[in-house]
Amino acid sequence: MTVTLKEVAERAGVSRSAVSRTFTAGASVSAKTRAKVEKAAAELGYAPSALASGLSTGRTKLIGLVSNNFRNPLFLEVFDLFTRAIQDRGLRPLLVNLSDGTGPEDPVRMLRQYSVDAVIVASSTLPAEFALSCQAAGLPVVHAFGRASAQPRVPMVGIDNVEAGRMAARVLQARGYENIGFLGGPASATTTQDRLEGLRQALSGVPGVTLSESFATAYSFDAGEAEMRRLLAAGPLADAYFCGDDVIATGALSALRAAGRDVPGSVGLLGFNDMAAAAWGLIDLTTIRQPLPEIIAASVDLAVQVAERPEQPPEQRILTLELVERGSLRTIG
Amino acid sequence: MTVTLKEVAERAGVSRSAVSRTFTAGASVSAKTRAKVEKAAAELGYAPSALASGLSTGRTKLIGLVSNNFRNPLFLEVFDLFTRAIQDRGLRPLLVNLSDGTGPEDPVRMLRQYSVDAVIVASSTLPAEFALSCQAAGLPVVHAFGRASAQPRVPMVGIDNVEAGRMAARVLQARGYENIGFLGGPASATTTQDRLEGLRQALSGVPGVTLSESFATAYSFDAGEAEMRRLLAAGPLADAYFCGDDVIATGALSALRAAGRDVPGSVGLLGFNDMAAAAWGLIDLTTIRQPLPEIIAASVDLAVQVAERPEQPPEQRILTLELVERGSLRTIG
DNA sequence: GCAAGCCCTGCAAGCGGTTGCAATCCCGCG
DNA sequence: CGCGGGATTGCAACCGCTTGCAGGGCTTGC
Repeated sequence: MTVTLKEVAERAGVSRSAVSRTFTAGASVSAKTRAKVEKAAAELGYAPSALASGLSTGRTKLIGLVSNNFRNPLFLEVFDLFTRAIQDRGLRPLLVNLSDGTGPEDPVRMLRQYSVDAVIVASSTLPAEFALSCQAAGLPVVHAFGRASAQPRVPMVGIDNVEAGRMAARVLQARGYENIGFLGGPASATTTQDRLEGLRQALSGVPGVTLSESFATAYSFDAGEAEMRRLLAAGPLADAYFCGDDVIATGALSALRAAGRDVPGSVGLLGFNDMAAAAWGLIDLTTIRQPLPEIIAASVDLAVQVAERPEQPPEQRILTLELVERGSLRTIG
Repeated sequence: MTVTLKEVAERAGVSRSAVSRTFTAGASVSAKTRAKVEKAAAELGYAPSALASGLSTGRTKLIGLVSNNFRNPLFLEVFDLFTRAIQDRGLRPLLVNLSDGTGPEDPVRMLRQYSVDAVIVASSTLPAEFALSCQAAGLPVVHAFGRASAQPRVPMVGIDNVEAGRMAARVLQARGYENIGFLGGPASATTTQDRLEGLRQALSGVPGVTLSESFATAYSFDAGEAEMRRLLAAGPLADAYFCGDDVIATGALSALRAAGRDVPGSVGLLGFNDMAAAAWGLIDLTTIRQPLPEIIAASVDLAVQVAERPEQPPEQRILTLELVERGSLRTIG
């Protein structure tokens, strides 16, 4: 069923090297030989084995794409963009689902076994530790949606979450909100910590402005809804909440509507990420957008770069955020 | 950086075959040799190269996972389940994003190049043609979410969409709806055709019941919203709509609410799929559930089966649907 | 104590490509 | 027409692992 180099060589009346060379870019083959080979290859339906070539060249064109965010709607967009970006460069994504939260050993071993050219860790909730394990195992790695750092140990592409917090503060202040609430994701997540930090920086000492803090137990609709329900039961709400994530914001919105509170009439909601559903009329969330296409393009760029020159010091690319105006914040102070 | 069989063999003081054998299940190795090899392997951090072993055995443990549904929220769940199911059997998913709708040649060639053990086509909108191309290229294939057929040419796991239409009819009739609307996906999709067919079968000739038909241009929120807007503008609505998909239903819901029409007070909505967001309080969609975990488990099962015995006649597994009661249909006729 | 048989083990030939090296080819030039 | 040199080409070794085959060691039965 499978046709090999040898058969093509025989049919074309040349050596196996000649065939190999016509299929490797930049190798020296005469036009005549190339033509003969291409003809024979086409007739036989030959396609070089990626396994064999990977074995001898050491490059497989396989990119390990690792994530544990298989619940957050944003990540469908992320996977779409990643798989396309990877494919568009002639590479293929080997997907690793880390949801069950076992240690890094198994996945890393398997990525080594398949000799992936690089691995991209796409997750904001996975600890830096995983990427470091890859690195320790000699796998070129880039962390997409990772934590910004002054001294990055792993190549990283993402946003500055502290700045995100500051930005949220500016947005809410500009709308004249004074009692501002933070409805973050899990307090253990660095994204949560950083965004809160930014919010505090920008708000502390501002006269007349208060900041209250609460945390959903996960980046999920249910967790957002539950936390907002708790806040509703606990007492007076803030005027507006900066939510850890659009999906948390959506849960909060659901709880608010169920309690008969109007958004943005009674309380404002500011999301984060700009997932596709945030634009749905039912939800219509004003939110801070992460530049997904840019983050992903940069991650793949960096991954091939790092695959080619692993010894380079880890580069970090921080992309900028953008406010997406919709209907969950009042427009004027 | 990479440690090979040879090095382990030398360190353990045995032949390369011995090492290979201790790593292949069911090979004949004495306990003593095995112990020596395992010790040496552990000390060296050895992991057998999947490439090399794939090259000699002809099996790579790679499963091509092909889809073009990177927009429908349901598919995030699908990918989650597939990747886990595949991983849990010691296989790895090589993801192929077919969104840009080019022909099957390129993807099929690349799947052959990587010698995937089998390919799973996960899509209800991809024509049967793609799976057939795989088959023609000698790749064991199973179509998940495909079209049921009396004479399947490709192994298939999914549901009976005609039965789905009948089921929708039963549900809506039981609620006493008389003017029933079909708000399908694109008329060109076989899923749309089949469900409509079932609806017609069950409703035709029933006294006092009418059926109106309309089609969204895609399985998407925007298309559902646009189509419902059109219906609102066009004249009197049906009493209840069976929607092509939850995301279409959500779009329709959005249009209805925007027009001040209450659901289910003024019009009923019946979705399809039971995507995660259908349970969100804001949406709260009564819907017909596809048994995702079962479909996916069966697909992976079938894929390994087909990889082992490619010559078997194509098997088809049709799973059963289930109504999920929520709040978008009135409860009593 | 001896032969039959079973269990292990190592050898060596692959699996399908790649690539350094040396031989060969072909061109232009004098 | 002969020569120098760059462009092609083929050879053969290798990438890392698997496996049929044959030989050696040991157990078992008589």
